[in-house]
Amino acid sequence: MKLFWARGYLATSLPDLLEAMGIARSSFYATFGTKRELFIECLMLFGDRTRQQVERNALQLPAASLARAFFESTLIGAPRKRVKQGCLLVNSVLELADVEPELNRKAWEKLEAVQDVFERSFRDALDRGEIANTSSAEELAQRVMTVNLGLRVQARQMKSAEQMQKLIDNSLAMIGLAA
Amino acid sequence: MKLFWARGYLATSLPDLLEAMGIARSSFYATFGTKRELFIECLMLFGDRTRQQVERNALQLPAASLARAFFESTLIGAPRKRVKQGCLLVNSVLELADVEPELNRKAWEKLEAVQDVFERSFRDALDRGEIANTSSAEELAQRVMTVNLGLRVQARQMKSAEQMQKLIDNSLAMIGLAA
DNA sequence: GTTATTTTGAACCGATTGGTACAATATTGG
DNA sequence: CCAATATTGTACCAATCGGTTCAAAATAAC
Repeated sequence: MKLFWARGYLATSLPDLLEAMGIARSSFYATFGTKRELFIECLMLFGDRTRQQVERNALQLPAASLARAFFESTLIGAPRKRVKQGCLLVNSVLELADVEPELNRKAWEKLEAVQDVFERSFRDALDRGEIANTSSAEELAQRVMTVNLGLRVQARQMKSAEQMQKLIDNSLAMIGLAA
Repeated sequence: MKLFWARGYLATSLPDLLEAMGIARSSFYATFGTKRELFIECLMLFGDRTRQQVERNALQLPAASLARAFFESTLIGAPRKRVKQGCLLVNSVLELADVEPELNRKAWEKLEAVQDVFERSFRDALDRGEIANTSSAEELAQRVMTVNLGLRVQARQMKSAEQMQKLIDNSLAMIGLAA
């Protein structure tokens, strides 16, 4: 998964995977099937982990600070090398949009699942009056997603944590959730 | 360029290019050099065209509506097929970040050149008092870029022009430029 | 210690990759 | 019409691609 994450689906060769996993070619096919099947498993794993992370935060944090927690934990708190890999789902939907429609679809579904968690959290907060905002929960979640995608692209080029922090602060101010 | 744009650098093979261009293999190498060199030319062409488009708009439009003009002309006004290709520069920086550092760098330079046009335009408008905003020109341009990247990713998945229009309206409201 | 069960390494497959060489063929310019 | 220039098709290259096969070796289970 780390290899696909860093290099993309097409640029990751089978020998690359075998060396990283430390297993023989025949073991690979006996255990994981094709490269494509393994990649799908990686997409699922990555997507589920990300969604679960946001869901856990949603239980403990107010909706207004959910985005900040997500951005800072993955873009500041994580090791630099990992931050520069961006998001496997985002990388994949761009790389495979016209080349692998099925993989592209699966990746998008996982991204939308994350967006749905944000939307539900915003809806609850709006219902309870915890958020005073003129926008709907759907619009707020849409903003978070658009900003998230933008930040993940820029993360692949990240030069310093300070630069990334400024980017996050500016983005959160833009979203307009008083937090 | 259209092929690289739609499929990416790695997924576009030489036979693909030859068929699209309608020339023979030997003519290709005699005229364009390697696939890599051609791709660089495409990055340059695409980047320069995009920057020039924004520069032209900057001469005729107030800075506050520059982003809307850019987004709508490229994401609503353009043919659906082209919209779904996203942005060659954005696609490339994600696909090649860890695989082709030099190409990645060139693509980023072109993206930053576009961001600079926005920043200059915002700076002029702020100096003239045309924009009443608490943010700096750098921050405003940064917001436009983050949103731009986010929209280009989503454009590859675009289902309808209406959906895209909502996304743009929501994003522009988020940036906070009264237009 | 002796079966089962994994795992291995290596050979092999056809297909495709980007790139080169070169003689034959068109196309152009004077 | 002829000469110079492009352009062609084809054969070829070594390398790599994802994937299969299978006997040998290593590990695990009893």
